[in-house]
Amino acid sequence: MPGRLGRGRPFWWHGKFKGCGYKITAGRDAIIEVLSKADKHLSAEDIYLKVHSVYPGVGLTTVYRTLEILVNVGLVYKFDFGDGRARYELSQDEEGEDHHHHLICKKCNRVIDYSDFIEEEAELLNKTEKGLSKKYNFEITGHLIQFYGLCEKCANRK
Amino acid sequence: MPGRLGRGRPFWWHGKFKGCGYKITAGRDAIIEVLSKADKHLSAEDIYLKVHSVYPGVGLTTVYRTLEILVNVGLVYKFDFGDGRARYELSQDEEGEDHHHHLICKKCNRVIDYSDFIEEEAELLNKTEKGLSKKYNFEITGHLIQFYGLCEKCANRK
DNA sequence: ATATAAATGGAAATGGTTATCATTACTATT
DNA sequence: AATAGTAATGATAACCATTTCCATTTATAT
Repeated sequence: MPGRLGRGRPFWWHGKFKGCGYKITAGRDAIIEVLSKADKHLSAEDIYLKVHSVYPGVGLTTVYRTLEILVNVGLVYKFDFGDGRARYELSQDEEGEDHHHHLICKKCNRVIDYSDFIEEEAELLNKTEKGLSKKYNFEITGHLIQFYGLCEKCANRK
Repeated sequence: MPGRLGRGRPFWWHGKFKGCGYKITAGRDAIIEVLSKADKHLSAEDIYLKVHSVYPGVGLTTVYRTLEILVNVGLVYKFDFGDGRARYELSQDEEGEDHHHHLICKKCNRVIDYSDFIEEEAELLNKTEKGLSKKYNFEITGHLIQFYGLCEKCANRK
């Protein structure tokens, strides 16, 4: 009952996985495979359906459990776009870039990714994080920035 | 069956409410009263319990419905701190200030409000919003910034 | 090959939020 | 004041993403 899981590629995540005491299984491979290939903003069910179609032995529960681990380990980011289900993205793409910035349409829930203005953002965020860390004795490990509004279609339709 | 609802104060929200075609009711008054008095980060159930203790005629359903309206009208912000329940805050305090910035502890889910570094943030956000609006034809109406990490207690305990 | 603890999946439970619907209350108009 | 018309309400049930449970299977180190 194997599932042709993108053989031959460097399974870069195995190290981190084992390092944290987790086992490598076909299901987990398949889930990370889907995340690294597929479009962005996948929900747990999206991932389940994709994985399941190739490897029917994987259940929804395992998808949730694996995603939780991946988020804890830092390989995956979990987002809430306000439509009642969580979305998951690999934290780094193949080039090691780390762009997860979203414009969210409040009307149709469309999500647009952007990768502009990141440098200035990063600069400000760094400065802010340092200041906040010190003042509140808070060890900052991450942040979230999202913009809300109306996408082109919805703005015109109104 | 009245409920002593902070009489005599300027019910500034009535205007916006009526302007949008909504009616003023005792329950809605009570809900906004709770929001404007109480500590921050209240969940729908928190609000329900507080309102209900003073004015038992108000049900949980009405709390949810009223909050939805308040969010749509812009009087209230809805937040997700990752613990499975939404939190609500009046969008402006009594001085008309509009500070809704949070540090969220990933371990104990404690939320710290901060109001430092807001000026720089606002400046950057304005610049970024303008750029994004133009490039993506996206009408930006709001944004969200949150920092995640470990609060003092949890960082030490580890 | 074997032992051991971790991983799994299916079904059931959970829990915040929403939909339904018959009843009630607000508001403007007589 | 009485009425009509419409929005608001609350109790209950439905919803649905996510978790929990538990008996079985599997990965991994030895």
